[in-house]
Amino acid sequence: MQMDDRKMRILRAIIDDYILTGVPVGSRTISRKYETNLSSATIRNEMSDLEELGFLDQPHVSAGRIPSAKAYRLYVDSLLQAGIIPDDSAESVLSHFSGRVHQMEDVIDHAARVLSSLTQYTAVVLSPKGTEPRLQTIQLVPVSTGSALVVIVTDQGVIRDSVIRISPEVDGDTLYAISRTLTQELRGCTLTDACRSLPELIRRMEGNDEILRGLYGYFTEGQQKPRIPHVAIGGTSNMLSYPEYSDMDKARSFLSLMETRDKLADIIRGNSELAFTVRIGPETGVPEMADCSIVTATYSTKGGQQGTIGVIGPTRMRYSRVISILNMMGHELTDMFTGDERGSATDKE
Amino acid sequence: MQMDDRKMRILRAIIDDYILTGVPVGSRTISRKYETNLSSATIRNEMSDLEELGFLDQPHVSAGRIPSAKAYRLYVDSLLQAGIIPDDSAESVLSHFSGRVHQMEDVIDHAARVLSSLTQYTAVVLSPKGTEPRLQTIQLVPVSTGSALVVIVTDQGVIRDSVIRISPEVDGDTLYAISRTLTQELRGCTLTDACRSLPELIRRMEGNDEILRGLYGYFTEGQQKPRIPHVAIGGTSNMLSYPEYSDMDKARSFLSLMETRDKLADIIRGNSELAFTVRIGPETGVPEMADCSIVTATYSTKGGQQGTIGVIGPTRMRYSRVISILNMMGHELTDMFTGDERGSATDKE
DNA sequence: GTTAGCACTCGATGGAGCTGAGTGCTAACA
DNA sequence: TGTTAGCACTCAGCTCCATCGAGTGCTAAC
Repeated sequence: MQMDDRKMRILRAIIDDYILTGVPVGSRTISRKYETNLSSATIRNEMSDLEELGFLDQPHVSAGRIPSAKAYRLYVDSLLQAGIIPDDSAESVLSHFSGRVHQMEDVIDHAARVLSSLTQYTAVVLSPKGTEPRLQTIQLVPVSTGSALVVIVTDQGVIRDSVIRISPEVDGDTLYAISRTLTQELRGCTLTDACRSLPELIRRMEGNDEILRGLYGYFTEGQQKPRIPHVAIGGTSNMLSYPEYSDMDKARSFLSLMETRDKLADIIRGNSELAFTVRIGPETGVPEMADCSIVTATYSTKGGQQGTIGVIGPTRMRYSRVISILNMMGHELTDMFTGDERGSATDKE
Repeated sequence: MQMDDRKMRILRAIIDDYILTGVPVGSRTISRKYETNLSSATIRNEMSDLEELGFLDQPHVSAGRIPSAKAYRLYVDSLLQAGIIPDDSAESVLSHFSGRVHQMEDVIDHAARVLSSLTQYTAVVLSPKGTEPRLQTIQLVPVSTGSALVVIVTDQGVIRDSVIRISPEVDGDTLYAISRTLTQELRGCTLTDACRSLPELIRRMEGNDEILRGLYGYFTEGQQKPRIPHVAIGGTSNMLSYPEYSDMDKARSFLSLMETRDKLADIIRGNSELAFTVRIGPETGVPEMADCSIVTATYSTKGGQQGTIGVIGPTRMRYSRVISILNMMGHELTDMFTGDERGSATDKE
């Protein structure tokens, strides 16, 4: 036995209905709402076939059918194959970014909030991560006597800053001079390179040993502990609205997973570089998410880095809508970060 | 009728037991576990009195008694009056900060996590907020042709940064010169003052109009939209462990409250300047927290700013433990931020 | 003032019975 | 051969009801 067109139509109807209602779908429902020219008995036969093919599950014998992960997979694949159909209600993504936003982290937080409120699921937005950034400018700014702020500008516009301890007698002008030299010497290097050249530099610039040594420590440390990417989460409470999570223990384990940002980041980022990912139930590989699906998309920045946006919802997610919204949001963010004139994220007019 | 010593003891026993178990406490329980030389009947009489005095509630006639908000208030007041008794298990706060931590935000995030895992409740940590900061250094760092990063150092060590647009032909040295002048002119001013003096400055420093105007826009904007304080939350999922929140709707409204950081910050900060606050149930003034209590403490930084740390739990909270932990954590953070030599938060060795 | 005893209340628990949605199967029909 | 009507069967969910037990309030005796 194999799939034919009618089976496919019926399966689709079952999935659509189940996504909408969340209750097992019976043969009569399909016969009345979707395939009006077929009797429920016929549908029953077809459903029985679909179950045998592994597309449908039956919670218990006298209940309707629910789609299996395999069914969702088929459904989503056919959706993606058909191309992303813009969801009318997703249009409003655009308007959400009309206000001025400045810092990248603000944009990311905002995006997570918008994404969750549009989808009514839980949204996660990860800051971009890409090739190792190259130094562009290094500047030491006096903070108080004895300490200075290190500002590092890279080609990716990523700015890392931290305070280092310096000898109290160094004044602002000296710091500037050092900054100039450093910038000249290290421009274009990666952090790894910089670590390698620093001992050499330190030898050459005698007298300012102390500052440079502090800097050296800063670099090496920053290297082994790469700045954890910013993770913004929105709408965790949305998850509790779905009967799938009316079980407290499940809800709690889900929520505590949401709290461990780094783990979450790994899960969302996954291991693929694809523009779109849909992982359904067990495909997520996370036990806590056995009946969740994760849909992700990417956005990119000027520096060619890839950021990830994702939506986590129950397996009976409104995939087409979520995919469409993620798609728009991804484009929106990309536009924003590749900085066409009306405002790259870290820019301000 | 009024309170006497025995009534007080019994009330205390009831509260202790209720905090421990979460189920209404009956007279026999008290008679057996706490006041073994009194019969349950006697306890019943006393309980009846305590109910009349407004210290106990009865969910229904054939259930035990539960403490009222008034009872908790009395309980907490007597706890505070007796001084903060260090809880042995709270000792471990100290060890949690042994690792090196650098950025203030990291410390705050970390504190929230530690606080929630120690108390098993939900923890909130607010970044310090104090008197208006005074400018100390202003530095413009070139980012790419056409844009520069503004680094502002204030007496409170707070560093705000944002990218402004500049004319493409301005080079690093010019930027440094401008930075020097600005620092000289504006050192010691508040942001408000700076806004007032800027037009004057702009007139004097012709030729660099464009940069300064961008800066002016930056200052005024930063002023009307004060940088929202950093809010770290830990252990939201802990709340679901308590039967008080087994009702999904309640849980959801609580969680979505946790998601709106600014609202939450207002609630936690409250309107008092006290070192310790305990707000019980209705005292919180937040409907979603009708059966929560909020315990807060403060910590301070070198600049004399006050930050707030808080724990949110069910009204039947382990007050003495929470207060003791908050107390230690407050001291710990204060030590850290007032920067005794082994490491103020934004410092690095 | 304290206690023993007793009647009473009422939530929780669990079983019996009913209902209705849904299935699988069979036989008849086009 | 595919479709349909009909029927017996299953089973979750609901209501009804009885029982249980934790706890109370009251009274009378110590």
